[in-house]
Amino acid sequence: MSNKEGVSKDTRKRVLKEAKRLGYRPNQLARELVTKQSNTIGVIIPDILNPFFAEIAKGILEEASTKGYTALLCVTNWDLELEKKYIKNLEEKRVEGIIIKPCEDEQKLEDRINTPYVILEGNNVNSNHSCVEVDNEKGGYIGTKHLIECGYEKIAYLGGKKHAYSNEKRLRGYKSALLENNISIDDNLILSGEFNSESGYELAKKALIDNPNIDAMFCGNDVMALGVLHYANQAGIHIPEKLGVVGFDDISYASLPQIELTTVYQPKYNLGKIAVNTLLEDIKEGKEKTLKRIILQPDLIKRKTTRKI
Amino acid sequence: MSNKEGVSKDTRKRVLKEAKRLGYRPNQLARELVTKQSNTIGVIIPDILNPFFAEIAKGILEEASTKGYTALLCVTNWDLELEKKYIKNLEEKRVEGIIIKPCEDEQKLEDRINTPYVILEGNNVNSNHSCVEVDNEKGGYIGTKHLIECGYEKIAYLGGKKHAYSNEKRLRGYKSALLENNISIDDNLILSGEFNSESGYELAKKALIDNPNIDAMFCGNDVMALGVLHYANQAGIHIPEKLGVVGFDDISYASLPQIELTTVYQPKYNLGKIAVNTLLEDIKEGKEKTLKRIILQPDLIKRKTTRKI
DNA sequence: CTGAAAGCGCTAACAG
DNA sequence: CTGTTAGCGCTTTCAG
Repeated sequence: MSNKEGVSKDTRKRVLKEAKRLGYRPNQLARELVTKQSNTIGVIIPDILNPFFAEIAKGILEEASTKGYTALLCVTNWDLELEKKYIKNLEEKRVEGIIIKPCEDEQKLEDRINTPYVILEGNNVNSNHSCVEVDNEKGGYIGTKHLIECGYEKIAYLGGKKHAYSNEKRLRGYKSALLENNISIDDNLILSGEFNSESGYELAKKALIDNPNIDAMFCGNDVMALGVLHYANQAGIHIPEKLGVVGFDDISYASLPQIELTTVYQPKYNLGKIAVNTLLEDIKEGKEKTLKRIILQPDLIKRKTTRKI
Repeated sequence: MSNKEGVSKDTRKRVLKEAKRLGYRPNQLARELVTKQSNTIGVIIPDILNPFFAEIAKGILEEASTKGYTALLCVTNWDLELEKKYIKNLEEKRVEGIIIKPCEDEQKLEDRINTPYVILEGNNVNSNHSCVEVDNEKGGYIGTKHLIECGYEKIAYLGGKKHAYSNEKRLRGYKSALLENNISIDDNLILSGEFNSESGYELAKKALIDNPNIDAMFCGNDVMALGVLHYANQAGIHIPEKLGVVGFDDISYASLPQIELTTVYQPKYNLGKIAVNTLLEDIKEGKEKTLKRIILQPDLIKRKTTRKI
């Protein structure tokens, strides 16, 4: 049935015909049990409604399927307990590997995962997994630099959780762009919240009340930027003249004609695709795998929430 | 290990302790093979980037997990061949059932699926599966009726493929609202395209060129409505004064402050959740299952793309 | 080239 | 209550 050699044509034809007549379906479960290859990978992401993760998931699902793998998709809603439960389930299902964007970057994963895994946006210093991400620091840098070039002078940074991996990197890029242009860093202009739009709204409000002379905001991600836009709209602050806004991710919302958000593009679909291929390589290499650290390049997309230069 | 009764406390403790020490993980594959219960369901949807499907998927994934099931998510990109491949894969993985939004509603599924399945938005007349959907006809009706009440007089219908199940239903609702208000149906005002935003853009353009006196558009779904809004924006047509627009689905984009699309709400998350429970019931009932046809109610969400009454 | 036999890791059924 | 045994549907191995 598995189409191997060493079988006469005649027998093959006979068997295949009979199989079809009976509506025979090979039982993968049994096959997996004996070969110890499940041809399945697990995927754990925090939020499928965020178009950023949805597009990564699409890349993962499609690439896995192309490579003959099935993917088990788990959504944690940023709940650490759920994440643990899913990891356990996946391991019991004998997935060959896991692609994960952890709920909390600080949490050590190696103690909890006994399967090869690759992390989306995360550090692999001193640890035993590969990771793939965009160059977040560079992204923070080019976004902020653009704001400076547009002539904005008081640029705030509205980010996610202070110690979240991607947030730290983006913030570092923001700072280096400022310093490079001889703008001193003002800690009052650096705010932390959550990577969601409510937080963007609140942070924008707070920032502008505390520092009315802010004239631009670099946002930790697009969803936050949407919240900022919402607030500006409500408060009657004209964009991009009075306030410049740049986001991060380039989610599909960003290019809507009513939004036209200037943002830092991430190759999301590719990130997913590459994560799969990296994981598959790690699996193939087995114990002696070489850890990979794959960094893709971000790109600035100029739209209408920043002034024309 | 499976925590059954008839074991002395002492032995249980001893075994559990040793299992932990060894880092033992039960092999679900083996368990599934012998019990013939995979505790897995398959999910097939056309597009994970459309927030409509993403939210349904979220409902499905979460409910399945709550019920102790794992879900295998497959995305077809509206490709019938891929759909077939996924169905085959899922059956070989011995999923206990499948939830599917078919690529093409006209295609008979019963010849191709040998597992219990429930259809999202589809007919089950003369067939052997349950289905769950929103009352599409009513949705078409309330959306169109709202347009009439707002004082629009020449209302076009921009829909998806002519014979797509949900499109036909929504169109029927559109017609009945018109007739009820003594507005005759003008076939020139009924256009068909695809359920995507490019198609919305093109259809709006065409409609307005052919019939410049159109003053409102009922759109087959929100994504199309976004395309219509885009065109209106570009053509300098003022919304809602000169053109009223209503969509269908209430995807997350619709409520963005820059969009504020009036639309027909669908309980997407619940649709997914209920699909899982319906499927699980069908599975439990086995051969003598009673076919279910679950119809949820849509709801009109008035925002800013239609005139205030 | 074909057929028979062993065994993957588990559960179910039964005997001790 | 505990230990043993058969067998889920497949692949692999080995003898015919």
